[in-house]
Amino acid sequence: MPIERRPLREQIREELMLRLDRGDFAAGTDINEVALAGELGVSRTPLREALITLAGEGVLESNQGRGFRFAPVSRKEFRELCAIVAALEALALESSDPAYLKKIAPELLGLAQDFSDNIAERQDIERHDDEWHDLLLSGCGNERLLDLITSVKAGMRRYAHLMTGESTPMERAAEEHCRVAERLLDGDLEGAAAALRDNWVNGMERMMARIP
Amino acid sequence: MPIERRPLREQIREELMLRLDRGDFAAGTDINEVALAGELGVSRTPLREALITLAGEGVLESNQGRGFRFAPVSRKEFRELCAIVAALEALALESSDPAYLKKIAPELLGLAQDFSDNIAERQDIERHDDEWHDLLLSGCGNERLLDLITSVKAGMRRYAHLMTGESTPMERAAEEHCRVAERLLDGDLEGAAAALRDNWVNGMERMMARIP
DNA sequence: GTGTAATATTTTGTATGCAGAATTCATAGT
DNA sequence: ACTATGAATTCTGCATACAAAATATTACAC
Repeated sequence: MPIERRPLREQIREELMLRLDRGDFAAGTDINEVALAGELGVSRTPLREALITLAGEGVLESNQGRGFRFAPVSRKEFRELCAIVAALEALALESSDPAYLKKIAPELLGLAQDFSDNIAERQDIERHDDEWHDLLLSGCGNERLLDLITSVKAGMRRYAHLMTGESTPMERAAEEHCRVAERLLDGDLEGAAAALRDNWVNGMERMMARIP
Repeated sequence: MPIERRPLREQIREELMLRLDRGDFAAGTDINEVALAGELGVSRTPLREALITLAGEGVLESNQGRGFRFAPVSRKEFRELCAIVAALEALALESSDPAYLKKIAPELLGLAQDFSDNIAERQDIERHDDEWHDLLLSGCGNERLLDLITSVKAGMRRYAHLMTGESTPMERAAEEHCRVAERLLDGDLEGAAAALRDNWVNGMERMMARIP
């Protein structure tokens, strides 16, 4: 059995993202390195390494002498991030193998449909949505692009917990997912990419109201 | 006078990128932390922090227990990076203020023209090219996008020194820059973005021959 | 009571120290 | 000669230590 042998900084980063998803940290919160390191049971060194990584992804900010803090949220930044991910996911889709996309299209359609049926917890919805997008991009051979998308999405997770448990806007999202899948079934890559971009733009507008 | 007061890790990162541009490090070279730290006159701690940042940008790779090394180059990765930057710069252009673009279009055209006239050193050419693209995107309000472009371009610098001092392909690049500027003069944003994408795709193909 | 200067405390940024993994080198066996 | 094995060495990953910057607290003048 291959025992887990991974740098602490990565495990720490993962744990911090988990806590961020749980809503443990409010945006703008300063991070106390000694306190957090003690809480996690590690030293400051790998913790700081994780913090630097997260700062590179835009999850944290760092100011000289003042350490790290969770970057504050803003409508402007959210709009910016959505535009970026929309473009990147569209690119990933367009540079995927059309045959493969046609093959997974039914599955994508199915997922999108029982997406609108089941009204679940917020976190379940998010997970479902993430998995759908992951499957959609699973045929893209551009590894750097996929990494980049993951990284940018990490920066967006700060906005996830602002989406409180209303399910109505999700039905719209499910419709949009269906539209993407349908275009793929038709072999219309361009159209699918456009629908995907729309999905992000609309998703953005759905969220905008909830951001201060 | 405001004396420079900036984290060491940033200064180190900058210095390393400078050395990378000078071609001091071959792709695939392992980094010896104590040696490099001694050479730079700093301790391993801020050096490692800089290395982690660079790894996040794709300039370096890190393997558990084996430290950092300059990521090897490949046609595949270069193609991937070009596709990404093309999409991102096009997005930046499309989300710029059209009026502003029209205003700077003459300057862009001028720069592109005396670009083809002066046959200079490789590094001068690169700097000129970089400045042209910077000016082109200077009207984009999406700060996250600009940061991201900078970051991805950092990963591409590993390929820069492969471009030895032949000037012929640069004339093609200058032509393409002119075309972008001309479209902007006409107020044709879509066309300019398309021409910009072409510039990246063509630039990629010009480079492909020189990569092992 | 409020504002300010001096001091104490906290917290970050950097340096150093240490344990263990990875690599190298040497030696023995075939 | 070549491979295998094990010791010696090198180097990373993490922990701890220290110095300087930032923040909080106190004392005091007005």
